[in-house]
Amino acid sequence: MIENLVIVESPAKAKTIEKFLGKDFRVISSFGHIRDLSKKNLGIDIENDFAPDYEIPKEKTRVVSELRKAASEAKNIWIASDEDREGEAIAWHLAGVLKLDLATTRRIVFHEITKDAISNAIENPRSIDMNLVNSQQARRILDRLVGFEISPVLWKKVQPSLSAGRVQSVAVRLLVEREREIFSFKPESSFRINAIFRVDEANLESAFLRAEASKRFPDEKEAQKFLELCNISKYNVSDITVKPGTRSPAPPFTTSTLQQEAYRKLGFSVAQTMAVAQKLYEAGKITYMRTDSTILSKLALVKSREVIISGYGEKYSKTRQFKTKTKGAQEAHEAIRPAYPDNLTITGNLNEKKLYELIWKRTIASQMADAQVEKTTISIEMNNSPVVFNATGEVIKFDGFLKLYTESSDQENNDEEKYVIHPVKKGMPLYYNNITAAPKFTAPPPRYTEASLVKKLEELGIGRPSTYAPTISTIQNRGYVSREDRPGEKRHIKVLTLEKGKITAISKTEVSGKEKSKLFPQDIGMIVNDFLIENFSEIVDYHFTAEVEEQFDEIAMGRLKWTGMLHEFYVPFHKTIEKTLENKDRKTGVRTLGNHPETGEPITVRMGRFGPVAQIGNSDNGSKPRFASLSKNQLIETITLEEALNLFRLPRSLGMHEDDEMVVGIGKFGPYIRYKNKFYSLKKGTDDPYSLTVERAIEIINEKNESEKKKVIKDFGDIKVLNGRYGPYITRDKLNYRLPKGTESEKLTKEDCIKIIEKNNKPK
DNA sequence: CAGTGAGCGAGCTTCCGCTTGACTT
Repeated sequence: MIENLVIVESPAKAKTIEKFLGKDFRVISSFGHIRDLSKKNLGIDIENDFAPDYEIPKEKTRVVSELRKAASEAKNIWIASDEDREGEAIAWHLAGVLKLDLATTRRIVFHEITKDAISNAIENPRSIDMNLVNSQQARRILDRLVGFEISPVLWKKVQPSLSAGRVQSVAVRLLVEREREIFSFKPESSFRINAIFRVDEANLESAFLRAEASKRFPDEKEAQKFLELCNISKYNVSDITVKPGTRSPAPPFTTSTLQQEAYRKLGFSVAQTMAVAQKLYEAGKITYMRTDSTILSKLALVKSREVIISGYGEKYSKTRQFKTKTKGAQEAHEAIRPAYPDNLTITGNLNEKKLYELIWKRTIASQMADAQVEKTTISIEMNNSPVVFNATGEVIKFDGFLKLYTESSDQENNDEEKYVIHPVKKGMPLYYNNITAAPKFTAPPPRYTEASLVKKLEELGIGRPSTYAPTISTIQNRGYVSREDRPGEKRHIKVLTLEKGKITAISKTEVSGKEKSKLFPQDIGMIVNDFLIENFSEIVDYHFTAEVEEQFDEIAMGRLKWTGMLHEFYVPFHKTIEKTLENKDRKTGVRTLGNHPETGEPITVRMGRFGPVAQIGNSDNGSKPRFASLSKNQLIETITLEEALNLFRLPRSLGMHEDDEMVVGIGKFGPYIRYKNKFYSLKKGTDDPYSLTVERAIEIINEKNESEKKKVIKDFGDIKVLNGRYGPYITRDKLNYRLPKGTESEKLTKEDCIKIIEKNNKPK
């Protein structure tokens, strides 16, 4: 018999708490929810006032039987799930499944894992809050209704296996709308004038100042005219302003801000960040990593202060508590921080170390003093033009938290070069070293990264810390969006430079639109998005979640009946489902691009059975239409007639080579040459299937055959020694075996190989 | 590893939020 049994959600938390509570307490975990709506069917009896049909999922049966066993052996049971809507529901399900008396079940909560917080919780138990539980049931059931009623409509009207949901569909919408903004964006250019001035007329090496003209010029001619004026102008310092300012540190990490910073500073994907953080949490190195709170425990504040004072001195310390600003934050946990702020580094793999260091710096910096800065602006006037040159610079008077950490920004063109402002005085004459005029193009809004999408979703109050990473995975797995790099396009520009009284023009190329690890909507994502906006505009509205959240709050406060709320939502919603099923045609995103220049047949693009397809003609008058798949990076929405026609040029014959035909085409894995029933991939970036020559094709074929010959070191029939990416290895029955270190692969006999295979086969 | 587009029909897919392993390469 155990005196006291405490049930928490996370096993790592259970371990820590058990230490604090002593031998009269046993702490076990439920591993999150233990019961959910039935997986088959809807799991909701709509006729019967939305009665939910809960079941214990298969993967939870073991945990539940362990919980049952522990509960039957305990005298007192304390349910310590998190203090939020989901945690309250977990408590209620636990009470139900473990057959606990609701009236006497002791529900306790704590926000930080310290001895004081836990004993305080034990001294102040309460009962389960049914209003809060009901708001969770409303949330759960609404999500099931939305997901399980709209998805089948998509299967019928768009494509099988698609999905829609309150969170994922809005995430896709954000990406699609941003992509369309980018399509329709027309870059405009104007000439920007940048000058480097010196203080001494004769000495070309004297102190200099970088400044930009207050005016931009629409074209090269105007810019040229201005530079001519610059050449004969006299310059002097007309004004100097010095503005003091402060910069404050960012709050400690939440899940969302950790994902953003780990992406920007470490290049981690959202899922990778969470996996590494999970490891750190399980090892007791950081606090819980799924949180929306920026609050630090008192203990963390005190410890951080000690670390700062001993490391940097008293004046670098400024203890702060940051209020969580996020909409709908439930604050069941602390911010993400080092479990022990005095540990500057940890043991672990490289990524764990990097992420820990990031969390440590962010936490400590948040408790450091503001930085004191001084922003200086120097105006330089011309004697023959109203245009003014401005030089700006920032001097850090006291670094404060900047000593340790600065937050990165999503802005890519961070061309704010920090130039030291040399001491100049009002009225002082200046002389130009050089003045350049270069066209500057306006840029479209940036594409989302995984992390910036999470940021946007959080701002809209959509999704929770535990679902950001899975949502990002879902929309990629469904094929709605894809994470990709794009090389960008070269742009030729002309730069004018005025130097020593002469204006020279140089041509330059710059790359625009280069993308790294960005989210690109795909055709199916755009078609589904448009279908949802046409038919379920309320659900994919950016405010939908915020509006239902308000009602969930009303339910939690006991001011609204949860089944009533669901009824209000469901009746019109279900009517829309039925109307859509009945009246709407299948949506393929079809576009007519025009007519074939020779035959006059119509050319269309649409989503076909196997993906986006272009079609020449139709089957009306007994003629057979021709089909070609769109290639990667082409979208139904933006493909041109010319590009579509091009698709039909492949596969094409390159003619004969040693009595066999060479055919070029684009397959599942990119452009290829088919020759003697073998496939040879074209080199990415260098070879183009439309313009590939016979000579180059033969070269590719020979190259591959050569390297394949080198691949086989020994051939014993069923056993082969091959040369792979990681060096020589043995293969048999499609299984590969590593060679022991120091083996000379050329000298292996068949018997040696069998020995190695048998050794390798031993179970680990 | 390497395109498919005739048409029909059975059986499958799907949500969001809590939590981690148990799998294979």
